[in-house]
Amino acid sequence: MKDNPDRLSPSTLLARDFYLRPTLTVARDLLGCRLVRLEENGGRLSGWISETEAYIGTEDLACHGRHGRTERNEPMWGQPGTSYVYFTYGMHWLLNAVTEEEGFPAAVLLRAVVPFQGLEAIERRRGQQPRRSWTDGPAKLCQAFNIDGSQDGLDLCQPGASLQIHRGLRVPDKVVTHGPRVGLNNVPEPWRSKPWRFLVDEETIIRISKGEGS
DNA sequence: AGCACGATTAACT
DNA sequence: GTTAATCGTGCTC
Repeated sequence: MKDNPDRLSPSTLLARDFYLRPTLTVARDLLGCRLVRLEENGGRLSGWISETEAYIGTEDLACHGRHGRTERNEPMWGQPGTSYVYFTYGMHWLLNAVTEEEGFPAAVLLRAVVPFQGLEAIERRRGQQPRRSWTDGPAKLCQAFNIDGSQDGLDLCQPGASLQIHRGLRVPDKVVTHGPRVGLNNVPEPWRSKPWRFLVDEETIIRISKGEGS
């Protein structure tokens, strides 16, 4: 029996154990999962996750955990399955899912999704740009899904949460590419070149979603 | 208190 | 390919 996307079933909601694994594994496995945003007004947005990056611990000099526990990065030290939403460049919000054991600062940055539900609301926020560019960047998807600091530190595993991630499309290894993380201009090696970015083509996601009849 | 810079984006040459 | 926008954060003095 197929998962019904409109049910938002608790059985498809990713459980805490999903996030309580090595961050690279979680980053890979989040590809094809469905990011769901429930707005205050009752609207629902969702999209297939198509790009992620892993940030792992205090040794990783690209990770916000590198300075130890601070007010901003506090959610990274919390239980796996927590949201970490932070503000950067004076204007952009970025969304992460916290991974691994509580007390270990690690998370997966959600860099892109392929819109699935709530196209009208997404267009309202991103319609001034070409459709291709509505949700193909970490700050773009936050703008499209109306995600900001009010969504920081939430439990993504709680049924009914305003932010959730559900099991979704099956994404085989052969369509996954990986490479260095983006935007780490001032980060020293070896961290700068760690191939901790995971990516699936939008076209491939669309093809898979049609094949699965979702 | 001051400062350099950022897990980015959009516009421009 | 290059660059302005725009301000919170964490570091240095």
